[in-house]
Amino acid sequence: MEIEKVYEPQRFEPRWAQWWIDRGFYIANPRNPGRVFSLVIPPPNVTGILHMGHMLEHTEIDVTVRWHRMRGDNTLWLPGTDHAGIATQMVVERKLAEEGLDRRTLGREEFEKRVWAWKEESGGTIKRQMIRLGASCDWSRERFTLDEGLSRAVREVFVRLYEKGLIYRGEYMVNWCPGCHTAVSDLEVVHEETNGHLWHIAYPVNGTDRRIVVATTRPETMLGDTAVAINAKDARYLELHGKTVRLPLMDRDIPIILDDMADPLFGSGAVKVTPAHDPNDFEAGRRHNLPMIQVIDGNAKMTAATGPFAGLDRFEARKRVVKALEEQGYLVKVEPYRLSIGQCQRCKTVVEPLVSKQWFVKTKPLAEPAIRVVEDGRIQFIPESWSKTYFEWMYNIRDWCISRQLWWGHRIPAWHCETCNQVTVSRENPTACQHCGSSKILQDPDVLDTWFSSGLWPFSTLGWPDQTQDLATFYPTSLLITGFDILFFWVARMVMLGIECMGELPFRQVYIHGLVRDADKQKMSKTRGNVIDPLVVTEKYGTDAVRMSLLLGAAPGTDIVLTEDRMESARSFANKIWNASRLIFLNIEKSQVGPWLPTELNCCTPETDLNSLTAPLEDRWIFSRLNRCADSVNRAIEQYRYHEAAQTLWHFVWHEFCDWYLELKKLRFEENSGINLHWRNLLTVYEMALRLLHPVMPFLTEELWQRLAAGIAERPESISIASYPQYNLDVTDLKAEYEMTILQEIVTAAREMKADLKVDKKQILDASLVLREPARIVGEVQKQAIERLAGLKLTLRTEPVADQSGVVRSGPEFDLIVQAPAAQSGDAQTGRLMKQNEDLEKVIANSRRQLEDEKFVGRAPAHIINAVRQKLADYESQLRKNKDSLGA
RNA sequence: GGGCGCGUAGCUCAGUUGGUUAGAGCGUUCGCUUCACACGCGAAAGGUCCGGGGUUCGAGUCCCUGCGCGCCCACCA
Repeated sequence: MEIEKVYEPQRFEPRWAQWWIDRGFYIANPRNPGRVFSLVIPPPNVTGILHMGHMLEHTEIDVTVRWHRMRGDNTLWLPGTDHAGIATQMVVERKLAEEGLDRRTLGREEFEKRVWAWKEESGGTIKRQMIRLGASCDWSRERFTLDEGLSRAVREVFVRLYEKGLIYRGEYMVNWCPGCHTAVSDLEVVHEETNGHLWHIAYPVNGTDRRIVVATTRPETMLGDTAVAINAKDARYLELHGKTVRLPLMDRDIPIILDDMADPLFGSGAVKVTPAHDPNDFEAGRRHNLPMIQVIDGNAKMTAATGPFAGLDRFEARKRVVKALEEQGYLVKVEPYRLSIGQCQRCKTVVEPLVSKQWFVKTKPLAEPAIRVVEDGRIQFIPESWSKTYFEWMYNIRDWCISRQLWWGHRIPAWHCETCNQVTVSRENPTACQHCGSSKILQDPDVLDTWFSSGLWPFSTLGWPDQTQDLATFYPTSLLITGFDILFFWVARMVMLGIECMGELPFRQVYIHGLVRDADKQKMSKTRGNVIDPLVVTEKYGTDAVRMSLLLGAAPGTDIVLTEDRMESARSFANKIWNASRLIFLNIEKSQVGPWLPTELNCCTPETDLNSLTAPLEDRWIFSRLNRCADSVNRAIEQYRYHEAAQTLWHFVWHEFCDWYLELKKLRFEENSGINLHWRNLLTVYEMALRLLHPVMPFLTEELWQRLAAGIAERPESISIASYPQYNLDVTDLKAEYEMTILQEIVTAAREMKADLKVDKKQILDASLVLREPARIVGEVQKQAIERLAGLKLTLRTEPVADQSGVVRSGPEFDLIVQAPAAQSGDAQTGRLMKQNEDLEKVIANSRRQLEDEKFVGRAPAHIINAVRQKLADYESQLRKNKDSLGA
């Protein structure tokens, strides 16, 4: 069994990723029950691009999936739409490899050209492969030629909702993006606080000498004003009701109306009404039957209706309008004003509220059952607090504009009749208008919001609307892991559409993970340019290290800050495991231990009888600790407490297995050969530790496990399908843990003293050790181990011996007196004891006060009181001893 | 304007239902090239748990309040 001196993840990670993929249980097939969806952060030469914001998600999903697979749970997991990108990448990378090409040398443009070309020639092969790989169906750059199954599902849902009156078409105010030339939903508009102005404009009231002053942040829209509103309770203007004002610049007469939208406390109390360019005004316009005058068009240019301003850009028009108003004496004042302006999520253009004909989903009836399933716990959010955000949105939900004027996407299955102007909505492409029979019909040019089809994902991928076996098996599914940034976009809509179309919720648990942020706590995003490129860091530190560092920070409900520091220390951890393995493998060879794996793969059970008196302490101890570790890791992953799992494993492997267990076992290597009790126990713990670690660090553990298992016929093919170690209560050994703690305390005390005395660690000092019951056995059995680990020559005594040249360290269980070289007994030692005494006196005073407090003794539970008493006694004896040694 | 969350060691954060002298990683200081590992080993220093009240025998943890910070939602001119 050989192992390279240097830990190089780059050498084996790509190999295992490919190996898993080839065997099909790595990225699983949703159409094959019994397999699970699973994706990891793949190492650099297997896949290409990953969005940083989702690295954490991939890691958490993969950990969970591996864990479940190793436990033998047959569960379907639901990957998000973003997995589509990775799955595509994987297919494409493989295709590239087949042709002997490398994406990195190919260049982006050439690369994308090829992807499209393959799509063309394969007639959808890539798409189908993506579906097979568990990818999203949202692959729709060409019009009309989407995956057939999905198109069917989309049409089916559209037609159903339309027939139930839940989809309607109407002229409404939508957010129009002049950059993308499409309507966008409310959710796709991002608001940003900016410094603007509030312009106060005077409108002369016809037939009087009064003027009404209105305020606006968008003066150019005044060209389209069709009324001025005042509040019925506002005495200042009431007498003007029914009169008209002369609209400056346009010289139109517009009425003064009464409407609650005018807030008497804001500005002048009167408000201009522009029904074509403001959602509020639009509603007011409907209430009062006002004409709508569109003054800005889809390109954000002023329309012909604006006379001299026609053709100007809206911002240029603003300047000109203000100037004209000023020149003509209508501008009363200008004040600075904070306002939030809406921008298009995609292109950052300031959106323009425009009136146009769009398709909408009536959301209230869909939201009600979606609220109920969360209220009564049928869908559970983790962390729980997200349900409140979900409710907040659901209760205030507004109709969803689903039509988009883009050139890609699912086309809306509606046909307009040129003859009778009616609409035909149909599952199949119709040849004639269903109202008048005319064949002069044209399909609606709009496509659907991409989230409309994404919302069908839980069942459209399983063959719906056909009643397939997959659908029966996997709907509803168990878990959705996703980020809160798409809680409304995707999660909420899957719930609504799932309940509506399937009559049942799509999943039971929604685990919301944090966002990945950079060292300055900024959300990582491509536009900010602060992305840590996963390709670079996985290449540099190894995929396992990146996963580990992500998981260590992944406390539920909190965002994680990802820095290279963290990855570096995670790589150190991987390297530590590598080197511990090296130690084991080298000694296996030296001791001529043949290939050996533990036979019991379910529980953390030792193969040898640890109850016998000759059973080594380190074995009894490590199995006890291994079980606690297994217990804690299992529970942590089950509850999505990934950081806890990662930390537990880190501590167990490094600070228990490596620091103490292997150090103790080293002492046994020289005296042993062949497979014996020591080797069996060591290899069992090692192998189980690898399995425990596997979901977190799959590549490293697979690599080491395969080497360990080489030459053994009867075994699982891969560690990723070996069983996951479970807690075995019988192996917990409190006595061993106690004894080991004493041993550790003695060794630590000795090292501490030597460090204080500035004695070289290697220098062997004489020392005497006094152990009190029940710790006495540790001295008798572990004398040699203590001597070797601490660098002492030990004399066991039953009573302390006063010795001028020694330094003493005392605990409740033992006294350790080390003979110091004459010149070096010391100040450091004295200083340490003095400081310790100070602390002790403080806690002794605290404990005494507590015990003297009648209320405490009267009301606190007995075990707490006893614990305090015991502590007090320990502190006091410790203090006494410290004082003795200081006095001596 | 409404909602959510955060404030713990120099830095980044853990701390599950209140109960030992509040933990980890990084960084810092000291000592070591020991034959698995310097991506290492051994040791150390470092914290009025944001301030102020309250509940309790007992609060980093629960309640109120003040300050500071972040995020999400919202058509108020």
